[in-house]
Amino acid sequence: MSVRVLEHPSVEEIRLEAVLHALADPARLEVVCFLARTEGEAACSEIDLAVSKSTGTHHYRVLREAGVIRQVYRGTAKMNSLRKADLDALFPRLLDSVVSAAAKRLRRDQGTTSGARRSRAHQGE
Amino acid sequence: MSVRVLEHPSVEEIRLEAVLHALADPARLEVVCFLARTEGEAACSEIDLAVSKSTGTHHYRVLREAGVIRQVYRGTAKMNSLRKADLDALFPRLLDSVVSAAAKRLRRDQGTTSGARRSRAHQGE
DNA sequence: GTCGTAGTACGACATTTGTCGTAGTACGAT
DNA sequence: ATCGTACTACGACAAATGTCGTACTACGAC
Repeated sequence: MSVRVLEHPSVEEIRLEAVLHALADPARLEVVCFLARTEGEAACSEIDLAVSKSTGTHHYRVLREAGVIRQVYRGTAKMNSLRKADLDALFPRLLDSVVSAAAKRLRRDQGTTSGARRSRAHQGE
Repeated sequence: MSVRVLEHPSVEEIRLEAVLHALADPARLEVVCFLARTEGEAACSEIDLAVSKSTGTHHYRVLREAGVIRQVYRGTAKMNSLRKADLDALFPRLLDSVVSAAAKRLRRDQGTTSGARRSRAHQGE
């Protein structure tokens, strides 16, 4: 059986710069905010990014390799969850401050961003 | 009179992604940590980065344009300071968490990376 | 004025990054 | 086995990024 195991960095391998870089992209930040909101697992297909699927895969990989999210296969789906405990242990309050700042900003300039179509529930909080 | 005024983003113009991106570089993170430690102004030449002067200028500009630092000319020197109040107002606890995480990390692997040395000509050719 | 120091501007370059489409694999359902 | 869904791998590409050296400007000191 193809176990389909995904490589994740251990806690010691998580690097601050990589985490910051992973968070410094709009699409990835959206994923992180979504996961922070749901506080559980979400399939890639649940999070409606304004990019193609290949690009989405790329962003999920960046997040996983930076240690920001954990990914497991479940059936045909790939479930994502925040590595909140790990990140909090390494960088206390970092994730919270980024997520709440992003949420605040999203609330403020909803509609200002032209172009990309986003749908999905940014308001359910 | 050479006015030599430097452009800074206003508080409203500071974007979270830009700040995160600015912080996601080792040289720039070092600058930020230095400024956080000194809690005042520091000339570019006071912070010994392991890059050339032109590259240093580039990094300082990235930090300034992201809204992370403020730069003013004073004589021949260019003084840098953290925009801590502005950043704290926009992204509460973000700067603190990043700086303390970086400080912790620096403390941990001090010695593996022998200090900032420059003066390296290009190798090989 | 000249000189040295601090930093800049510019062009060049290699690398990384974000983006996509196409072709493919893994799985569940039929 | 066949089909559809979910996601991946790969190659391609443009744009951004980090790096440098050289030539330059701004300022203070002499």
